[in-house]
Amino acid sequence: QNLDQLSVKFVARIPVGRLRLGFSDKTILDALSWMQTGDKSLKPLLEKAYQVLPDVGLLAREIKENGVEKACQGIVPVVGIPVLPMLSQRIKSPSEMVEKMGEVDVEPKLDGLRILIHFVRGKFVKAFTRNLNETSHMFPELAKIDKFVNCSSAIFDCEAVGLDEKTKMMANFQTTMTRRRKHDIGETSKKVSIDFFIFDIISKDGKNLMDKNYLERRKVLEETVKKGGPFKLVFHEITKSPERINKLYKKRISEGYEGIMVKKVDSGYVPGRTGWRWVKMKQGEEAQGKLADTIDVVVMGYTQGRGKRASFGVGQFLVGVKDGDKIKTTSKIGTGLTDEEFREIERRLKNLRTKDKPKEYEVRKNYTPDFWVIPSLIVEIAADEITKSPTHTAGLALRFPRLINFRDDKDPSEATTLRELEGLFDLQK
DNA sequence: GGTGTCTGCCCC
DNA sequence: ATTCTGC
DNA sequence: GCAGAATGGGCAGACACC
Repeated sequence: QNLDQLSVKFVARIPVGRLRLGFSDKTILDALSWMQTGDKSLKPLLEKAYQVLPDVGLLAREIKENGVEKACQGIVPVVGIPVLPMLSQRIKSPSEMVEKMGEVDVEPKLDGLRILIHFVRGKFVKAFTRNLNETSHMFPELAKIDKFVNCSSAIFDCEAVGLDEKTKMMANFQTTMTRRRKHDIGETSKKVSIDFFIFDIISKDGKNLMDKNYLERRKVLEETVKKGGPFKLVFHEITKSPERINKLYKKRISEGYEGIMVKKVDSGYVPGRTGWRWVKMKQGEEAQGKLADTIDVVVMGYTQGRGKRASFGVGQFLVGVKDGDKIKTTSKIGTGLTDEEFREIERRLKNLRTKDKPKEYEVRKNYTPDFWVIPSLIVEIAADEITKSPTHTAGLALRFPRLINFRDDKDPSEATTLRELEGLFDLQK
């Protein structure tokens, strides 16, 4: 009662978990530059330091004590302190890859957890995720790394993938995720053991390798990791032929991999997603995002949206497939629409609103939308994969779903059926 | 002690 | 993760 | 081209409820 309107807005966001400060670590980097020079001129230097010491508090202390130049130049990766991982972008075609990167190294893309391993012989071995969270406890397998590497210390970059106990095949992502836990690790690790597929090394025996090119790092890697344990090198092939890239891509897809990673041979380890150094190619890319198994689903309801989407009146919408007389949910769609398409779908859906859930809808409680709509609008949806779902009433869900198009030419009776979706699911294996 | 629901500087 | 948009 | 901000499924955990 004692707060003014603006204060109420921000105080109310705390209990509902929606408070944002409105600035990120990047803004702090700007501020540190301003502190010294009154402009942003030192930002590139600060960003480079931040990549290997991504803690603005520690960074600020270093700078206060030693000045930006001295502090930043002395910063190299330290085993035990997480480094921001190098990330990949997408490129539409292999020819564009070669155009932008020249000679490249092609690796399979594995569907697991990105892990950076920090190892100091006799002292510790730690694991950090992409977001710099320490997850060492998840991987008791790491304890024996000292037997499988030739070094006194190192930082490795790898993908951790589960191994199915019975089939000895690589587990799917959902199974690998069961290892992301803090209780009963011992028990779970017997059911799902982990292999670490290593593809990079950024520090060895106290030497910083981030500025070495990829092939040099790869060479060091081959001299460092011994065969036989759960630590395996990701296989690779060097090429500058777009045709070869395409062929490898198709081969890896047929072998069950998620796709390929294509890496510029002549490139250091540059954290973040900037530049054309690492590129990914996943299923559907070769068809240029076209009809790589899209489905036509019924829009069942929608939510009001937050932030920018609140102005459109739609944040996300619930979609389902036909199963006899019933309509069962298979996904929510929250991306793939332009601003104009959001306005368009709001105009349509508001006319279809109905107070109560239509009788033919089967929806788990947690998917209850802000507004129900009667079955009328059909939309075309793409996804990377169909998965078994514990929560969607169709029993199947979509991984990375996005809108492709409105299907005004179709009515609900022509929507994809559950049977058809199950057919597509079986086809994946 | 079970079940259901919600959350995560979560993982993808 | 995917996608779109303002810069 | 980049950074930021919308949003997805689904796992283990935490907690509320019965």
